Amino acid sequence: MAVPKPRLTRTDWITAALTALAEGGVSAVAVDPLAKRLDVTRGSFYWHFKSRDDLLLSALEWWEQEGTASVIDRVGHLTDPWERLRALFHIALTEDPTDGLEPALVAHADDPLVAPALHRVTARRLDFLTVAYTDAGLPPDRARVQAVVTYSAYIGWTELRRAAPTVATETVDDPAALEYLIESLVQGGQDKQDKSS
Amino acid sequence: MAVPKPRLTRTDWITAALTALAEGGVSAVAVDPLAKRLDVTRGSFYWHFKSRDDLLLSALEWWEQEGTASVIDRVGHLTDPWERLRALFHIALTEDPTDGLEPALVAHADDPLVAPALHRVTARRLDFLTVAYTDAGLPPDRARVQAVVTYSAYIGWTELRRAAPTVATETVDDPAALEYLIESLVQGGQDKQDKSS
DNA sequence: GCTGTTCCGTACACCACTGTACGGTCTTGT
DNA sequence: ACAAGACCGTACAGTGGTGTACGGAACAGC
Repeated sequence: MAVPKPRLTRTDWITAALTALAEGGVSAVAVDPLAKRLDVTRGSFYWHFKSRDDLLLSALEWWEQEGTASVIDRVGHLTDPWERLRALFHIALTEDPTDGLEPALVAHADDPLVAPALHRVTARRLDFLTVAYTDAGLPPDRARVQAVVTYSAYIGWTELRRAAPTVATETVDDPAALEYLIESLVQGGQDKQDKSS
Repeated sequence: MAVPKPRLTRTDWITAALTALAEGGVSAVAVDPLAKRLDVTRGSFYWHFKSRDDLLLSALEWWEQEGTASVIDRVGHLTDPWERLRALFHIALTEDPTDGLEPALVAHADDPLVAPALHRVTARRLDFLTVAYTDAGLPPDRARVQAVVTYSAYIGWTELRRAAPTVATETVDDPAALEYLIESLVQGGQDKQDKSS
């Protein structure tokens, strides 16, 4: 016993910040509480970070990278746009890295630190969707609106899963419902076009 | 000049709390700031309310009433389920009483004070939607999933409107996009049934 | 125009979190 | 083994919020 208690790195703090963010929102990213959870004091923190905002910004940066770019990269190779959309949503809906992060961020959209990152991510995702729907043959403006509608449904689903899992049980761990959702999302733009590529 | 400065009532505080809630979330419902905004001191507040939680609870109660029951009442008379759904969404999407309230609440879903109210509201709305889709002829289980999907899209849309209005401009003041959304929501369960009733 | 109630201001104790200063302790290279 | 740097604890000042006690102003009814 008497484990040596390893010393912390910058990344440890960021990880902790992300979980705190997912659980309790921006205000939960507080130095003192995090320090307690990591079993150190603020002395440690202020060596690794300039300030609390510094930490928050770093965490957001990580999310912006991981939560968007990496996912998009993984489905970009799919040539069939419908399949690309299906794959995208499946990943996005089943692999929420730190569950509840998204909703927590959307929550604090007015936070001066969160807003820029959130805007960039949203814009990027909407663009990606618009392109996919355009590739699928929708006229440009319709593709755009369809992208927004679809993305709304995605956001709402994750939001619902977090806000009321006991009420909307379908949102958590129900493969059939998930399939239904994904098909709804994709079919929205499909209409009466052929589905057998 | 020297306007008499009317004294405040319990409702004044609740209204202020609701706007603060919509703007800055649960943590923005703080006695001192609200007092400043209302141009009084905390002395006033603690006469009308037992505590800060008391205020928050009262505000939530108001929302639960106004944001659900009243809307549902207004469309309950419509016999055609499709029309009922259309009317419901139209009201819900255009008349958000204090805009941004919903998202702010969903945000703090883990808050011990917010959670119960949020659960009740969500359950009630999902039930209403499920009934509507059932009335429309969908098999019960499918009606339920459709309700969840539809409600997700609604939530996401409001969320998007609040989180990134400059990015997803369609979500704010774009009648055409709104129509497209509503039709998407309704048609989700409609499929190939007739629409002309 | 007096009185009792309603409403509000002031002052205080208390708590949680941020940030700084600085001293101390590990750890690594050599 | 011992310096140099990396990492952490302690102590303190500052800020912004909650809640309480109590005194005083404003208003109603009569």
